[in-house]
Amino acid sequence: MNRREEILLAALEVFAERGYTGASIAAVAERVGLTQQGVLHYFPSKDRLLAEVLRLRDERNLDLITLPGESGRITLDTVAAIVEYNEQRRGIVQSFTVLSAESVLDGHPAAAFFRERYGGSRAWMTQVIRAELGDSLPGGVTPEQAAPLLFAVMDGLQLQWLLSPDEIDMSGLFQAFLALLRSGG
Amino acid sequence: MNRREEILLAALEVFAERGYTGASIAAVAERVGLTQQGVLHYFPSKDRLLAEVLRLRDERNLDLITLPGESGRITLDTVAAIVEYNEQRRGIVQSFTVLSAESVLDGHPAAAFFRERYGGSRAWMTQVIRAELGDSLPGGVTPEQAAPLLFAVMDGLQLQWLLSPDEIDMSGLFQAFLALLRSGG
DNA sequence: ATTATCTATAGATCTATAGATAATGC
DNA sequence: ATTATCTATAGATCTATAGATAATGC
Repeated sequence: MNRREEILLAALEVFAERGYTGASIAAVAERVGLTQQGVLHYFPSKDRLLAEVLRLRDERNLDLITLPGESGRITLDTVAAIVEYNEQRRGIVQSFTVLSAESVLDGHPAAAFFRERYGGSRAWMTQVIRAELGDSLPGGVTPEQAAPLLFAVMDGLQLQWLLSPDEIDMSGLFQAFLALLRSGG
Repeated sequence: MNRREEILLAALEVFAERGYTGASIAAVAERVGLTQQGVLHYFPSKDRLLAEVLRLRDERNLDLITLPGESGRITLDTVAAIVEYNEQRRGIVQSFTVLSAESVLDGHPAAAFFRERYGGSRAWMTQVIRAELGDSLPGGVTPEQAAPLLFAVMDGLQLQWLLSPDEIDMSGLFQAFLALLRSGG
């Protein structure tokens, strides 16, 4: 119905399949039955198209985090549920894996987005971990350390899972990591 | 001296800066003072150039793992030392982060390479962990689970570190993860 | 009037092949 | 003879701009 949104969904698909650098505006256009110039009417450049795709996707993910708990309270189990859900949406996972890695390249248009996203995520995850497990985790690890580790595990597992879905039980392995965090007294 | 090797080093640099998809043979050629066709004399296609870059790089990394211990025995501290060393070679880390993520794309020429590399790495890392920490880790985690988690942590930390080197103490965080693994009785 | 699309097109690239020429090794 | 490079070039793309035309909203 909404052309803009239709284009954003198609763009996410194409980015998932070819990455940002490898994707062409024409491929996105074809998927929604427009010409390349038709797409550029809604998004003035490829950079802007990417920026809006990421913004929309983040919004939707935020819904994911907020909805299931109802209470609005995020716990480690909420995060585990998201990892489990992610096993059902390979395309989304693939697009984020590829786009986030691409964003480390010099002058990439999504660099700021991912830098800020990780910074913010580490901050609230630190809170979640402290609220749930206290100030001191096994091995003398702090919540400030556990937060980036948790996202590292999520991202790293996604990569291995995308390459070998039959070998990698992403959700089970994430639970194993949580078990490590919780293993103290 | 060796033209082939000179080209491989330049190619790794260019891949680190632009990714595989974004890199051009001409950019590699320019860096070694050849024309694009000069490079294609040594490597018949871009795919093959990538394949050989990865092969060479893996060889060098293997030296890294074998040398420092002298005994040939790899331990978790050997791995921690590699993470620390990686903080000194951003370009290499960046190229692997980008290329491995790109490899999950449909029909990417490096897919088999990374799939096999991770499979093999998980196998020997499982052995290393079992030899050092026994069959049962904190939280009931097994060595078979800890191995993919360890590589996930390495890869995920690299991504966050590449985006925010000042915020992320990659080596310290990897040590924190090892502390979690070792925190049992 | 404004919005949605299209055709036409400029201006860059890119990969890869063909074939010439120069240098080196036997 | 073989190896190292180069020029020339085919054949695809790609992004983005300019400007036309059709449809919709006031």
